[in-house]
Amino acid sequence: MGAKRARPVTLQMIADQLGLHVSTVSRVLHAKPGEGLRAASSPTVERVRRLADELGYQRNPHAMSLRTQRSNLIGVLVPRLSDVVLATIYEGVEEAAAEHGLSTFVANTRDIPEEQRARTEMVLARRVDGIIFGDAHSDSGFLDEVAARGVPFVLVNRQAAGHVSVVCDDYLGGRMVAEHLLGLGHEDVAVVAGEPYASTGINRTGGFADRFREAGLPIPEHRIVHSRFDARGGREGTERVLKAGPLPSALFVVNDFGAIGALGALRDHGLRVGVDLAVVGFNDTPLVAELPVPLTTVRSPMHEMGRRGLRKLVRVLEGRRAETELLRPELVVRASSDPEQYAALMKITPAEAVRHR
Amino acid sequence: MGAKRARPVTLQMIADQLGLHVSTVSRVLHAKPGEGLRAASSPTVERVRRLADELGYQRNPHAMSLRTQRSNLIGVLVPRLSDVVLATIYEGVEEAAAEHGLSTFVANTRDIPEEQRARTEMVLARRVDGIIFGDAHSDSGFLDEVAARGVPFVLVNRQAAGHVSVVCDDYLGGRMVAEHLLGLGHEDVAVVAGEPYASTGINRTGGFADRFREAGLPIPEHRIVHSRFDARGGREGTERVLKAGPLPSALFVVNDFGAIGALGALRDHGLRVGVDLAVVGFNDTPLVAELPVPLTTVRSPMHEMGRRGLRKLVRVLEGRRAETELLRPELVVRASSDPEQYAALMKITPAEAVRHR
DNA sequence: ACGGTTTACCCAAACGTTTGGGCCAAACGT
DNA sequence: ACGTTTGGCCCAAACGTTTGGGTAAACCGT
Repeated sequence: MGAKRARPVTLQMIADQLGLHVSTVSRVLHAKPGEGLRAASSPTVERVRRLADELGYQRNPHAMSLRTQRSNLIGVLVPRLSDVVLATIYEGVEEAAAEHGLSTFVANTRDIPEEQRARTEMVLARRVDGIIFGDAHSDSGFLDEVAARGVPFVLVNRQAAGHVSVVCDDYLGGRMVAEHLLGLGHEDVAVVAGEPYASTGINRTGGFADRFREAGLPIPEHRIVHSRFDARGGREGTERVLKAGPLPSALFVVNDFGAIGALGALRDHGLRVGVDLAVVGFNDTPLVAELPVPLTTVRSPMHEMGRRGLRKLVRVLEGRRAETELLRPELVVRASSDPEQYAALMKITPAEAVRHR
Repeated sequence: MGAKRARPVTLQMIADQLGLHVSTVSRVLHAKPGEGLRAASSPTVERVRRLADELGYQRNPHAMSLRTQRSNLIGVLVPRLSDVVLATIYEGVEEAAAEHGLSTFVANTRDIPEEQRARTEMVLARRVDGIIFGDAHSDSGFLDEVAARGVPFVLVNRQAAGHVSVVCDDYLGGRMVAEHLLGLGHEDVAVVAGEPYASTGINRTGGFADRFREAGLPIPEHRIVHSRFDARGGREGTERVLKAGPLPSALFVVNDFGAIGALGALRDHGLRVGVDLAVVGFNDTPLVAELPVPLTTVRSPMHEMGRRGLRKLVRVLEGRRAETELLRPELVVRASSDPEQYAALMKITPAEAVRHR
């Protein structure tokens, strides 16, 4: 225990042991295929390689970064990692980063502008090559400032005008939910729409409202409330909906965690999800299928979003052009909105399950 | 757009502009109180400071790390960040790290030994000063190897013999659950115990079983099943419990996510939580209070665990001695096990709610 | 006035890489 | 036989810090 950590092997050590110059060793081990051909004779290459992995040589990233002015580090900013959606996206980012030989710093900003600034400065101080923002606020000029400074970045999950991002097609997702509820005959619906600065909530709500308007059933203002994205937010938003008017026949909560909070609020009011009203969430986080009344939701490709976000940033870093990418959502219908499934689950007749219509 | 990123300000630039030597500037800006006193006259100090923050000087961490052989980087290994428990612990780590001027790399190992090794090598290659393991396997010698190499580390969430860790007192937590259920008159109980290599599951189950044995009600083997820690695992574990014998009157699932999976399984079997049987989870993740039948659980100080883990690692890095720390759990009784609460919630009489006894 | 201390700096090496250029000898072309 | 190319390597500077050791001038006490 407590063995002194051995000093890591350097190029110099390898060079000395082989009677070579350090630059030769460097080229042998690290030169890209294009240029390293004439670095050394093949027996020498062989000797170097062998000794390097015999000694367990590991390139010192600090020396390398210092010399090359490139850190191979990516900063990732998210509202909070304890939100499963963001954590899953980050997993995708990290996975893809590892494949590209990059490492990531992730930081929570809690969606607070000052913290976003502070954390951005922090990752920049760590000399990251680029940043992935998962916490973009659509109404702030912050990202414009960052762009003006020449910092390469992309957005994930949320979008903001004029910046490249990888997001779920939230507008379409919202429309799908509307389509689904319209098909079931719902006419009086409400939305718990999330934070007003997040494009996710805005677009999901927008698609949803547009589709209802097209159906000749515009959603009145008091039926759309903003809220935080966590369970507490969903609960509070739902309370406000219930307070603002009669019971709607369906409730669209723009994220699953919020929807779970909504479930709590409805329960407290003695309302039964799937009977007294339909509830739909968004994201298809792994939990909501397990709920006592499984939740209808929209599956968004969170992991893939992270992977693509990282890949897009890599493109940007290479100086290639990159454009915003919309990933396709998928409606997942479950018992919380579907009378058939509800009935099957509860072993009752569908007629009993549609009392809310 | 695409403004060239300005080359960062260096000590050299400041020194040149002021006609000073770079070493003087370095000492002025960075020397610790003890030694830097005689670095420069106070007017000089003033000039340096002023120019430094006028130019927005930021110390280059790579140069610093290279020179000092210290990176101020911490590696954090977790099974997966999309598990809210680990994400919350990590938030604590990251928060405390920022307070100490440290940055963290976090990586998912999916609880797979090869990935643990690979990710450990990866963070080591990044020259972290120390590691926080959130994915310790109690049965593998891996941590011993890491320790033998002289790498400073601490564990969080899980413990392993001979290594310092910061964990919840899981054994006590298990006992508390047992105590609670015994008080309600339960005699035939089952446990979904999590992965067999995780100290969390082992100790929670151990405390629980010990307490029942002390009460003269030893839990038979077929009433204890292992499982993965996610919702699917909880579901599968519960299925196995149901298959292995008659319906127990209470089910202890050693983590909340698993408990939610259990809820799904029970629902599929037409069993009502809180009526047909009691269910208890562990961790008090923010969701479980919002469930249609709120879940009884044990609150574990996840965030605090992360904070303390980081602080403990800092101690270790300073060469001071550190010892394993147990944080106190707290039982949170809700309707999933408490007939009173269940009755109040459902607006029925408690008598109707205890049909399971 | 003179030895000793203190003040306020400067100097240079070092951390481990990368990379443009150089050099010598062998191979090649004519 | 004489330039030219090529192969195989070495050289040295640079990236931006930190840090142990100077040194010259100012200050002090006597």
